[in-house]
Amino acid sequence: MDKKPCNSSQDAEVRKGPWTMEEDMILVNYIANHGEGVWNTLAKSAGLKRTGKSCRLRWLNYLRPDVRRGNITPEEELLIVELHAKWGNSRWSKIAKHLPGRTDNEIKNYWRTRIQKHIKQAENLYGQSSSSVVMNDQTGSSISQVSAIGRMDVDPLETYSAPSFQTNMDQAIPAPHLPAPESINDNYYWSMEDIWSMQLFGGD
DNA sequence: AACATCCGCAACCGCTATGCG
DNA sequence: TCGCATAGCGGTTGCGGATGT
Repeated sequence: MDKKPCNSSQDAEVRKGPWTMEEDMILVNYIANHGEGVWNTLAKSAGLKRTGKSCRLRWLNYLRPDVRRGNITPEEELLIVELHAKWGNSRWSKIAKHLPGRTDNEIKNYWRTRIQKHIKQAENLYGQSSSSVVMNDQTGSSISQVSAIGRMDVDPLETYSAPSFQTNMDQAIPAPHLPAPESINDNYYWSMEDIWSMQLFGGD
């Protein structure tokens, strides 16, 4: 699908799929020097064969210097559950605003892959009640309900343990869908610090 | 060791909202 | 006021690693 590298002749027009380090650097460089602007124009001016939409998404979800990745803390998790109970789906960006450095995409993914899974498990074990309670609660008292959800076999905070990859900007993080470390390709293993330091030196 | 299945996440798609001429 | 362009959002997809058999 969208993640396949595009090699056909058409792909010379608009690239899709995973971003390369080179593209990241171009984007970071350009924004560092010119700031964010009209994304379509930015994409063209920077010489990226990407849509403005794609550039914007990459910047917001991955390249922004203030973006924090992975290792969602129990506090953040509880906040997500609370705010989701308040506002429900369709308010990911609103929820993200309460979690500095977190993106709506990350929170959405986290919810769908971790929390929702456990709600479903709870439904199977306890019937419909637990999920409906969490989803409908308007009082912000969902913390206790989280415990109820996670009760099936482990502590909820254990159950929702953070992703395995590192979050800090100063630590190497794998690029999306990168090969295993032992088969690392030069283009696919870099840290955000690398990109930012490179742009500092290489900025025009 | 090989294969199958599951899981997490980056990225795209489609739709709606907003701004501007 | 209307129409177009762009931004922004939520939902969905599918790759690739992890885990299980």
